[in-house]
Amino acid sequence: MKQHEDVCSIVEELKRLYPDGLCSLQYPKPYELLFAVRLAAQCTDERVNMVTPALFARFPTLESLAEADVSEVEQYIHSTGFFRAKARDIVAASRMMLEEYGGRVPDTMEELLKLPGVGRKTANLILGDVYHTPGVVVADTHCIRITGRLGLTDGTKDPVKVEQQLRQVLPPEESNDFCHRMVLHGRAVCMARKPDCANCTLRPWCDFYTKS
DNA sequence: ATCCCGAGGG
DNA sequence: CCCTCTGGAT
Repeated sequence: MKQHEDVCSIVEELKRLYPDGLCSLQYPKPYELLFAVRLAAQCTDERVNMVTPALFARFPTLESLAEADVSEVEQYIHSTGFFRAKARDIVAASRMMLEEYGGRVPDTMEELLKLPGVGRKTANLILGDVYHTPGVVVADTHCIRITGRLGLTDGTKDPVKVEQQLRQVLPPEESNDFCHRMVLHGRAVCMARKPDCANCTLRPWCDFYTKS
């Protein structure tokens, strides 16, 4: 599929392109990051960052979110889309974290997935960014698309398969940052509709460019 | 019409 | 595997 040397070149070039600013969703409290990621479903991070300041000012603690009126939460997050499900999940997950996890965000995939509205993508992001778990792969839409184009995966869109395939080629201590760089690269250069290959320095190692 | 750092349910 | 949930941007 892909030579180890090529993978290293891709990893190093991405580090050069995106040395820092690894996550555009940055929140002081783990549960705030969790809910920001939930809100980011089918919505840009930019828009999420527009609604969260007011939301977390109105509901400044996990307890206040657990007791919140769902319809009031809906108003704060309306513009992020899917607002009914998201609001319901935020309140329900707050209650579960208080009642079953001592008011903390869980640190295992199994427990994270029990929280309403938390799927693999959100769980992996928490495991990587909050708990710094080695070998975490966040297979979101950008990661799946770009690694598929590069040829780091076989082109599958199944997130679990992408996770597995990337874990086999990426150094465990690099995988989380690599995924964040996929997001940055996906927004700036390797867009879904019209990838800007002319301005992409990953060209030498990219199947999508080389074979088209 | 298609996409945005998805998740849940059938 | 499929579908639905939803608003906003391009």
